[in-house]
Amino acid sequence: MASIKDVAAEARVSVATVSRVLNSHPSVSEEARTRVLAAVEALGYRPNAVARSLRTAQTRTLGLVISDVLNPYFTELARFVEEEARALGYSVIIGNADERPELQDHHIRTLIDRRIDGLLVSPADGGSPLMRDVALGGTPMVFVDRWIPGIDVPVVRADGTGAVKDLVAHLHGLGHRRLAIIAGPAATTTGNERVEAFREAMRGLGLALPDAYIGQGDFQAASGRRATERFLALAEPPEVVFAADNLMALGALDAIRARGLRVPDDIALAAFDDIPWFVHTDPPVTAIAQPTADLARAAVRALADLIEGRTPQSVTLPARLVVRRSCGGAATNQRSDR
Amino acid sequence: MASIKDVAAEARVSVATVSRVLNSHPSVSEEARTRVLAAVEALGYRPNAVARSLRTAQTRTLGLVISDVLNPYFTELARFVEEEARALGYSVIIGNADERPELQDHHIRTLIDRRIDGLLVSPADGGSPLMRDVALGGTPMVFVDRWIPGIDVPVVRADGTGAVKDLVAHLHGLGHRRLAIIAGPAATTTGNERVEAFREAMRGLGLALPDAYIGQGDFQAASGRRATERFLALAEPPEVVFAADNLMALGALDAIRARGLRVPDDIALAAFDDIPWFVHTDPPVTAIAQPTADLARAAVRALADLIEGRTPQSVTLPARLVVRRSCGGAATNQRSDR
DNA sequence: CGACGCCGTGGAATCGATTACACGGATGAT
DNA sequence: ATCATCCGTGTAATCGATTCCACGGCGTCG
Repeated sequence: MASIKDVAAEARVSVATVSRVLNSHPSVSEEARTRVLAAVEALGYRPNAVARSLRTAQTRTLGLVISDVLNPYFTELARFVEEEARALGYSVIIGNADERPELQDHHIRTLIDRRIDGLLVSPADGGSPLMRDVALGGTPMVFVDRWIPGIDVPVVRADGTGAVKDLVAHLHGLGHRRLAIIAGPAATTTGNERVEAFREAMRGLGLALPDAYIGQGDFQAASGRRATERFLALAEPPEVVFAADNLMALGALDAIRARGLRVPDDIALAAFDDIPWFVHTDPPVTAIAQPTADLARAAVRALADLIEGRTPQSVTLPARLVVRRSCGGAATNQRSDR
Repeated sequence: MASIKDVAAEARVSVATVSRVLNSHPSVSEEARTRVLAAVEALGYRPNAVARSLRTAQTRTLGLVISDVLNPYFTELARFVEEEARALGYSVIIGNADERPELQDHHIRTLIDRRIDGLLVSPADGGSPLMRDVALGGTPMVFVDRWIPGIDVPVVRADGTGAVKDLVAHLHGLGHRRLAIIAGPAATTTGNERVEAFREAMRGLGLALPDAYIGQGDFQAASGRRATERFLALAEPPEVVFAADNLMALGALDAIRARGLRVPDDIALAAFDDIPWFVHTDPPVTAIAQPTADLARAAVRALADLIEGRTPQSVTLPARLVVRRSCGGAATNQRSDR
């Protein structure tokens, strides 16, 4: 593959001049510029990003570590992150943690070794020593969706409390009183917050949330299935199951169907995270939608600000309730968002 | 960030010795080795992958260019690709083409600029000049899922003809005679092959496939919706719609529902690509499942073979029919695969 | 006892870019 | 006419690794 030297030779100028042309430095004669451009064209020259990065100590690359690529919420996030990053002149390297802390650390380490300019993380756990070191070590970092208390970096996330309150009110209005939740891992902020918002909303309506109605999940479908089976085996099963993410809702649906029960007649279902498929499930699932595109954009901008020396902003955007048929009653707000 | 020089100074040896220790070169005294290791530990040193790549002319990185991250089939593929690559000591950088040829070229270009060791591509189109140049230019390259005729690189893909034949037989057995297909872009191999297999299977049963029953799609949901609307507006609408990928099936479902029709009573639906959500749609969708994990593994191995100088193998694995309820009748083969 | 070879080590070249600095020539001001 | 300035250009240092080559010391063999 042709290097800058070959171009210089072909154009009969020095490598410095070639570099200047390529970086549109003003001090180059028209004469030299055209000769260099011709040589670039003739040789099909493309600058070596590796060499450039070594010299300039920047890669124009962002790392994005997400908890699970198979989760449509995260792939949507990833898509918008890449879009915004590209608009700002950055590439994105995605690391998929599969909700496994050690895989998350693996990806963070290789991203750091590649000297990415900044890191966007949606932590799968409470934060490893490595993550702490990276944040303290000066690598620009922004948390998106989930964050880790005690690590002082900007956080871009959705606030679901309002939407959860709306959901609980909606359920209460439909006559439901025994509400259960499948929580995410306690180590994640989204795991806790959603339970707390739920509990708080219920308390506001004078409803109790017994421990038996709190299932422990890990944001994966299988855990949603297990938790739901446990609910259904109770002497007094809940009337509603609220899953803290879309995959666990899928698992819940499995478990309910396996029991031969029907949604919403026998039991109602709602989920955090709205995804296109929820419109097409049987029945369509009531969900809390996050403003994914806006979150992605805000996160990338915050990270770019951090990298380029501006002051980044933490951002919190409201999530909103999308009512469909899985909780019973008429769907008043049939928005499909897509 | 500490460099190899800092480690050398700390350990009171030369950088050459540090490098030898790090690459487990035999010619290093035990004495020196322990001192270097101690220094590495003390400084929290991590080798700079950029510098190493420049020198060694390899990045131990694979590029994966997929047509659409929002398509669950491709994210599943991406997940397994990364898994296998990691097992072989490679990282993966994903480029999402969003089914847009110019975006695809953009990603190929930046991946090449980064000097990735090899490229895994599922082309979104018939092949740009750039793709041709890259293949000819000596960058190791393997096509996965889709390929481009005339570019001589290994291809790893699923063969759907058998499964399509099974599907058509299944539909025929259920009494359906007017079968329609929503095709993918003619520029993609998967776009054509699936139509051809379908046509062939129908011919085998003495059925005709009129042009009006061939909808032109682009593998995106919206096109599935449009094609289906056109089918439904025909004087004699089809009894079955077969979508050449899962997103177009989703669009078809939308269109059918918008018309107030029911699946499978009013019209049957089947799709190429099986995804977890098809188990939960209303009704569960009959689909043709590809052996995604095996495809991913085979593709990565072929690419690694190419990179490391072994002879790579093109691989074709059979897809298989998964019958659910969306075509009517009893679902005989209720496998959910997950 | 001398030569040869091996082992551990360090010096220095190298990968492909960017960029500080120097230099010659032209231009403009006084 | 003289000097300062500016412009276009080239030389060379540099980024952080790997690796070839040379060298000194030591063991072995003839």
